[in-house]
Amino acid sequence: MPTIRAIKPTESELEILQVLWSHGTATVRDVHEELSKTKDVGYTTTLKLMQIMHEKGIVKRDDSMKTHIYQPAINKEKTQKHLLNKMIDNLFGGSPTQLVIQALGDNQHKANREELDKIQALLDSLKK
Amino acid sequence: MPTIRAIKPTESELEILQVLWSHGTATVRDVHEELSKTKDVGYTTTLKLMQIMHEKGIVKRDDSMKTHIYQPAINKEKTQKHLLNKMIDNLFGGSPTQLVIQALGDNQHKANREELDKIQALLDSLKK
DNA sequence: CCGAATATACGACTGATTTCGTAAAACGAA
DNA sequence: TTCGTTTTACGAAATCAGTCGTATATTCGG
Repeated sequence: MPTIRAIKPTESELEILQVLWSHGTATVRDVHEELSKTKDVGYTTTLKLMQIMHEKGIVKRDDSMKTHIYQPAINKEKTQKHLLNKMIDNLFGGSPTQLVIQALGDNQHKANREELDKIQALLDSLKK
Repeated sequence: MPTIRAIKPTESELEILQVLWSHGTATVRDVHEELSKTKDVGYTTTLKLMQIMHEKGIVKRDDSMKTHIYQPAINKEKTQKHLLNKMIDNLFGGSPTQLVIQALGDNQHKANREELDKIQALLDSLKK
């Protein structure tokens, strides 16, 4: 088994992964319906993308029936971490602190009290 | 004036922007020397990239002399925030807290004590 | 002045990504 | 069974990112 794999989904692939991560399993139509809500894209485009993702090993599928059923083959948290690391390197000079500061100081996604407490708890555990 | 602009530098463009942001101004050679430290790339490649960035309006340049002098045309913090927001939406379901947690729990870019204190200070000010 | 060094301009190529049209297979209802 | 619908398969075009070779211009030391 290839233990190490370069996790590098493209933008479109990430959109599809989001749907799969939240649904667990889904058909091409499911995914397409979901994407159509926010994006103007053809059905076969989504299909093709998911086929390519299958080739790449990003998703698994059950094709024992006419309508194939897909599910993610890569872990959500791992993928998040991976892309986060890339962003820290590319955009924040390798400093996660800078990233955190920007994220918390964000006024588009304001963190509420409850969330701040969550972060505080994590911070406390890290300090020990 | 196009108030809104889609800020979407590519990976390579971000690398160049990092240099420009830290230097303020720089020549192609300056940037290339910097990039060469960590990357194997030809001079004309860097040149071409910076020319394209100029066309796109990502950088400004003074070409009144033989050796052109470049500077960033987009703001560092704004760009960071913009891309961060996109990532929060695309990958963390709109929750900056989730992102912060992943970033702090990162074992590739470990935050040291000093950095944790910085974050703590920010957290304190947010709580008030 | 001449040639080496250095700079810019620009075209072209590769590979990846995204898009969609079209065909063929499978299904289901009348 | 027949026809419309849904699905997959597949090829091809369009775009983009990144790379570099080559040509041309400029500068400067000798």
